[in-house]
Amino acid sequence: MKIIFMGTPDFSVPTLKTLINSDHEVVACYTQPDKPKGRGKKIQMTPVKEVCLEAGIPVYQPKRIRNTDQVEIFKNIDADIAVVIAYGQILPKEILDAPPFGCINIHASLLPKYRGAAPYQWAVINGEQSTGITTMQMDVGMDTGDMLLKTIINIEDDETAGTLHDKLMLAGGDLILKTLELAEEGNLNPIKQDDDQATYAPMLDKTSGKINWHKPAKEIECLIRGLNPWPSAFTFLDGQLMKVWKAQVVDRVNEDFTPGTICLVNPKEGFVVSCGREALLIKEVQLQGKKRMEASAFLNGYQLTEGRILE
RNA sequence: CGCGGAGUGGAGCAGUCUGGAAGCUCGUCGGGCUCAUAACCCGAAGGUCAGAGGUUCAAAUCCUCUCUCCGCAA
Repeated sequence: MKIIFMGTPDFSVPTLKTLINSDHEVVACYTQPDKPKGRGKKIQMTPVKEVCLEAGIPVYQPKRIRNTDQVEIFKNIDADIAVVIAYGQILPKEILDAPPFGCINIHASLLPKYRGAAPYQWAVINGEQSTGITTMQMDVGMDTGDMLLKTIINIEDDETAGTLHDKLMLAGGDLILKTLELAEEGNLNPIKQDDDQATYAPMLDKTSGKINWHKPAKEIECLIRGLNPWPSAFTFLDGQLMKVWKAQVVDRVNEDFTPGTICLVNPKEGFVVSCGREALLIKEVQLQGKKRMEASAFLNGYQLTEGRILE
């Protein structure tokens, strides 16, 4: 089939490469406009664009694909289907209806759960045992289209959003190939989503990482993993921002400590912080302006005393 | 030219303002104590103080430039 690929970040790349190396033909690629990024604010092209340039695929980077002139351009591309994975823009009905086979989306959750922008991160934050990817026939709603195929992925106890991202990313290629195969044969079996079961996974931002020590230790531990590597869970030590990268739920040393109190310092393993229920052994941290490091290394150079309170 | 922090033995830091013998906490190695130890005691190795240039009798420290890392912002 002739495919229009639509995607932007690293997450989209393995699927794009799979399609390029398949029997299908990627005739065009849509990705977000190049933007100033990172320290120094240098203009950077998107990961998807880099791959396209190498592969010689025409790249389209409209700022707003909804605009009528952009819709016309899209319609004039001779394609059978569009494959969308983490593109970053809402597609209007005219676009969705343009290709004969419509637009198929690869979403990083088991729909109808975790519709929205940050599905796998929220799956980790909420302590789910498993998640996965779903292909769906897109409609105008936010991830509300009919479901086509799914792949289930287990979430390990030490899973971070980063490791899960990599697993899901790699699973996308196979699933879309199967979906395309069924589509060509006319054997797709679209299943309506049960809206009553739907949950929403809103985009994350910096503020979602502020640790509330009054919450149960397990909840905080899930938050730490779900926000790793971005935007990261953090707290404040002596007025300085401190990211927490790794922690482990342990028993509370003493019930009298208010949540957020450092109740035990172990130079070898880290330090224990009292939480709303149980406590957390902090094992890897990063103070502002510093590299991330093992808690034991951090304790070598930082005079951390028991009784101090994190905010 | 977006704002800011940082680069000092293997790790994490102090020392830089007020130039004048390279320190701290750990780790490593050797020895001792011990039924034993991740504990304790004694000893040792390991550094062109990111790099280049400049000022000075003298630079980790002051001046100029470069490289690298990190936080914010996007």
